[in-house]
Amino acid sequence: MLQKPRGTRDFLPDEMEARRHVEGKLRDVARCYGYREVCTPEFEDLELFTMRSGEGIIEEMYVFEDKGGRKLALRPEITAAVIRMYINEAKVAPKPLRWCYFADCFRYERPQKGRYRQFWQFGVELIGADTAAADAETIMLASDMLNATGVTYELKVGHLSFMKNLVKDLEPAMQRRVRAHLDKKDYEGLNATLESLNRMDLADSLTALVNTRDLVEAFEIAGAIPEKERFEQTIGSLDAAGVKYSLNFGIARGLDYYTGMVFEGFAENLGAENQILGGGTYRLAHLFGGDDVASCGFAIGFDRVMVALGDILPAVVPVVGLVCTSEGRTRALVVAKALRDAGIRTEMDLMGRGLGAQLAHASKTANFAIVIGQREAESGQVTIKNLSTAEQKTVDLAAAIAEVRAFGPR
RNA sequence: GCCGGGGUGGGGUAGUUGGUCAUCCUAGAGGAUUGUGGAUCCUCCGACCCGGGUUCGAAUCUCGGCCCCGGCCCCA
Repeated sequence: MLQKPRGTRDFLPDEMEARRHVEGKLRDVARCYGYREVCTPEFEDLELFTMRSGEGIIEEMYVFEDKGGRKLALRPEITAAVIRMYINEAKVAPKPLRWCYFADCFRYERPQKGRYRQFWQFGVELIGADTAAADAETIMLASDMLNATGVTYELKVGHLSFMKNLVKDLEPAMQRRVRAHLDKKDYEGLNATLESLNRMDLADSLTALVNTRDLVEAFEIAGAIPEKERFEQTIGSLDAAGVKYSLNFGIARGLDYYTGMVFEGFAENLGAENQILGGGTYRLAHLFGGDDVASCGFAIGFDRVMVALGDILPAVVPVVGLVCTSEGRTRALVVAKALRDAGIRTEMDLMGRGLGAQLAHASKTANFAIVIGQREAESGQVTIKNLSTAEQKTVDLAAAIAEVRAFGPR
């Protein structure tokens, strides 16, 4: 039997309902903040991604050549494409731009819990606002979105300048290495690296920095940071807004294009892949030939959120199984149309089953049975049966519709 | 790419000193029951992940591959 490609998933109706439900929550919050949805191509020029992240990422992407010999790649993330679109289409739009997206991405990686080769991200990009207020709004939005899903998580906020300031005298390659050690809390590796550089004097302050959760202390450790005032304002806004977070100056993010504030979210009850959100301020547009616009954004790992949420009870919406005899079928079609026009999910027999069998099927798939036989066809009324209580009565169509509509959790 | 554990009808399962027609539950279709469901009974449908090897004979042993689950690496 043909199998689906490795790292991909099929979603049955129950699961799709749950996913759409959570996606809708995220979208609602983003909309309330003024973020409007955009959509970019599923695949782009390979160059878009290599310019952003280096040639090394080719190994982790789905890369192919089309019939015109173009080098293309399935998008491994969306931010680069959004910024490309901004440069192509919206450079002169009034700032700031508030955009969001919900889209699938592709990475050629080893699948494991919460990691798939096709996965969905819900992301947000705030373009053209280079202020503490912009940074704070982005984090607040992230917090509200995760809260809306109901996932249990921890939000960590940091700033790259603290660590950069401590290691600014090192070679860029060594800076990156030190940051990598700290990101992984690999203190042995850190010491080995510092020792080889003869810079053991940095060890204490670096470890103190990644361990402190206090802003004042962080400034004392890191020294003069140009963005001190802005970050203080950002944090002040978060506190004023009641955002729950912890400070963490060990966040390095993988990429060089992040410029200042960075933040990450981690879910509980996930395996090794427990990061569900990542973002920060960045400058990317100049790489693609645009102005050097400041941006701030984040992406939520939608599939991981779904894994962390576990089983979600499907929404309770009434379903009507329309049961009819052959004499009642013409009238039943009219009734079905009326129910559907009223927005009620209505299913009719397609198997040529008898009344009893139709009812048996309805009992598995519906909350109400509406029976149309010869008697109902002649009287114009309908017989409605509540399939969980077995109560049955014959009433006008309008009354039946009202009863179905009244169904729901109390 | 690396390490460990797995793969039997749609779902869940039994089945190794290799040996009749591969077990059971559930789901699905039909019937007993052509104006009232969930019970019961009967019938039907439907599987040993793929390929090579050993063997008279492989779900079972062996090798390779594919896929799944966890972890490592990586994580834009």
